[in-house]
Amino acid sequence: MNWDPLLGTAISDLEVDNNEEPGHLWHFRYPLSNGAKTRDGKGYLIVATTRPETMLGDTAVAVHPDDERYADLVGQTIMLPLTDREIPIIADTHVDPEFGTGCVKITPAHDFNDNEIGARHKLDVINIFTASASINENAPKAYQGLDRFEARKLIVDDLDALGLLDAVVDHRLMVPRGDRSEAIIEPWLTNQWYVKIQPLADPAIEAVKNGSIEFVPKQYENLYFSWMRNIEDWCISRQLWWGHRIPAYYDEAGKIYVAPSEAEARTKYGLSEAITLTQDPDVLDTWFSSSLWSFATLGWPEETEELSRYHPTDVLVTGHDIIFFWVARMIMMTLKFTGEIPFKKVYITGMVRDAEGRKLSKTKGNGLDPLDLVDGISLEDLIAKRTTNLTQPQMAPAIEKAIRKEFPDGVPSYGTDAMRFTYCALASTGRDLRFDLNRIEGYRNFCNKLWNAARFVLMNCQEADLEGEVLLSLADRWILSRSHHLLRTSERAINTYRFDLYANAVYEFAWHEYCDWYIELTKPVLWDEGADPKVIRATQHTLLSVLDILLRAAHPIMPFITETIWREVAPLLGNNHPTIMLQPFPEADEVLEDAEADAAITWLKGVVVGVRNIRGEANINPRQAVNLCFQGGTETDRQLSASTEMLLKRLAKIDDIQWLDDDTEPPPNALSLVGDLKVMVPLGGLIDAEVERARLGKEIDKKEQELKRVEGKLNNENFVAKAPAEVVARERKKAEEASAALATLKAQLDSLNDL
RNA sequence: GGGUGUUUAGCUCAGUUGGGAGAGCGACGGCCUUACAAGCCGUAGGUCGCAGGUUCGACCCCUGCAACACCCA
Repeated sequence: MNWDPLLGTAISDLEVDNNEEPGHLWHFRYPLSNGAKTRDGKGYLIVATTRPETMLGDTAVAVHPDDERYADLVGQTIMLPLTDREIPIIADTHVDPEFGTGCVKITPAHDFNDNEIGARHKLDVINIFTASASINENAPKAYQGLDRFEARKLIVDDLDALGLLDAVVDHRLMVPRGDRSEAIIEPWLTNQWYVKIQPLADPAIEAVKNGSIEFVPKQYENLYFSWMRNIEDWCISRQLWWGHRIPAYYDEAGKIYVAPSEAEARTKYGLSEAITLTQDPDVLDTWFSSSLWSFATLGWPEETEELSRYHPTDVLVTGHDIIFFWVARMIMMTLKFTGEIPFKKVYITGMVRDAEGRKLSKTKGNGLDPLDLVDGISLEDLIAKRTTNLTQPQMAPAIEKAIRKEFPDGVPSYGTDAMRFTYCALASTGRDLRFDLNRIEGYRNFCNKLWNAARFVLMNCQEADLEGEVLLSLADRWILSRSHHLLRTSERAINTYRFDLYANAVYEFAWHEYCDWYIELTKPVLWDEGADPKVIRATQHTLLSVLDILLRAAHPIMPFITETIWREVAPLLGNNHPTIMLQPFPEADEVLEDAEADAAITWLKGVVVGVRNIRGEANINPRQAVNLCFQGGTETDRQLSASTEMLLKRLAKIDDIQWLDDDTEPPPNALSLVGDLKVMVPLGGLIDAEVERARLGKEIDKKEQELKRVEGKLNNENFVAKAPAEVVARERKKAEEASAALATLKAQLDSLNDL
């Protein structure tokens, strides 16, 4: 098994990290016995090894059975240098004749492959290491007591002195290291407890295959299957002082009795008190104990109420690196002992990495403590934190330098809500979450935005009398409709474990619909002393109730701010419950879709953005009011302009709106199109005709490109013939609109040129 | 060597049955407009890794290649 000589314990395959490291390949001459010669007349074979010290435990040299170079030497023997051992030359198909000389030294006690070969050929197994990987008494006296690396050096020197060192070449090799100690792991022969895994693995594979357990994202099921199908027996004993002690007892003759306690062992096996029993001093792998977690925590093996009620549970949330260690083993053990699956879904999160995409590690000193993001940390404290208890203390100066560069001012305090929201927003389906302070800063700002929006709402609704008749405005109906959309989107995102999309939906709605538009749309109503009380009341009620929905929808990912605000908002809506935590998550059915209101506000936004665009490009001071002319358009445009006139005037800072008949010549103006409707700002000294020509030119370019693309499609006979009718109709409409717009824009440019 | 994943704007990333390329941050220009300058308004920026194929039509489906990452040997 795998032995960690530093920690002095056995470990499982999973706890060994294999990584390529630079090393050497030593070529040794092993002299043939009895004067035998190779085909090319040499009295020795050359074997290559990356671990010279293990030669003390060699019990054979192997060649490939089809390798003609050595065919006549198989069955002969070699005098193993530095020892007085004569070892056989054997043939085994495992040997790669292409690698090195095609001769391999076989050390059954200290290499997994060699051990299998040794078993096939019934070779001696000579253990040359102590538990701390020093040379033991099975080796020649000269080497006994030496550490494995000291022994390596001495053995190479001694062989060199004997003229048996043929060559040393640089070589990259896979080095197994313990995942806790980082010590090089030794394959070592000891008695350990194993779990026979195949009978457990088969039903566990089936449970995922038949969909009883699902992984999210789905592709992790492949990882699970590939490991489970090649699974090996599990070494579960550990020579550590922590953990559950192995429930095995030995009598003086070494006979084994397994039971939960010594007393039960005596009962179970009918042993008298006269027989002395000694419990195995080893403990169970912590992952073995963890694999019992799902049911053991609920009182198993008792038939508790908790067990029947909460088992199996719904979702396990964990990282992909834990699938083998814990998830797979929990599934196996739970099926074995309860006959039930432990959970229905396994949600695999991405792994958090630093801004450069590196894995967080103590060694690298790039760990991100969530509390430091919440509370903030000074540069000096951060350096101190990241450079203490390093496994490689010599890295400290480099780590400090990197920290000073990445966080010159330390980490500011972002608060819990910003941190939670950020991790949620980063939780897409990718395997890595690259953590970037810029993201959390943005979400901190979002928290602040929500806070300020709430201040506005409370400021305008605290004194409100919400009892009485209400008359919902278009804006009210629109934001209610948009909250319906928010809730639909959130519901879908949460059901599919797309927490990033959920966070995004909340952010988008709160900032770009509720704050940017709805709050602005309420101002003309709230601040108009002559407004209908029914309309004011409706506005106040909508402000509050949509905020209430938003707070409940956002609460799981920004708990503190939503709680604080909600406690002020809810009483105004007649809800005197003490906490948002016990409020229902909002259902989409709480608010209705409203296509008419959606269309009206979309139209309004189009006009406002058009005017703002003109103002922005012409650098008109935001406080400078402008006049507006409408021309063309449809009856709907006229109705909408009438019903939204007050809103329009405020949002775009407009003094006066005038409708021109189609045959009226408009004054020189800057033009924006909303469908067929011409939205015109008279130049009137505010706008430079040159600037306006440039702006129009850009618009014309855009439209021409669009028209070209759409017409290209429509001119393709195959497209018209084969694409669905509705797609073709849509493209036709687009082409018509684009060419109409283009004509208007070009005429406009001409009229400006005539000035 | 086998397997999986990634490659979209300067950066970090969305893109839900194939039909108008998006967000945040950053950049640029203008604003201290009675919730918010941690803010508001506007603008610019992409041959969707490369090469083929399927299709009327490909960021999306198929094949090959490249780079990077991870898992296993």
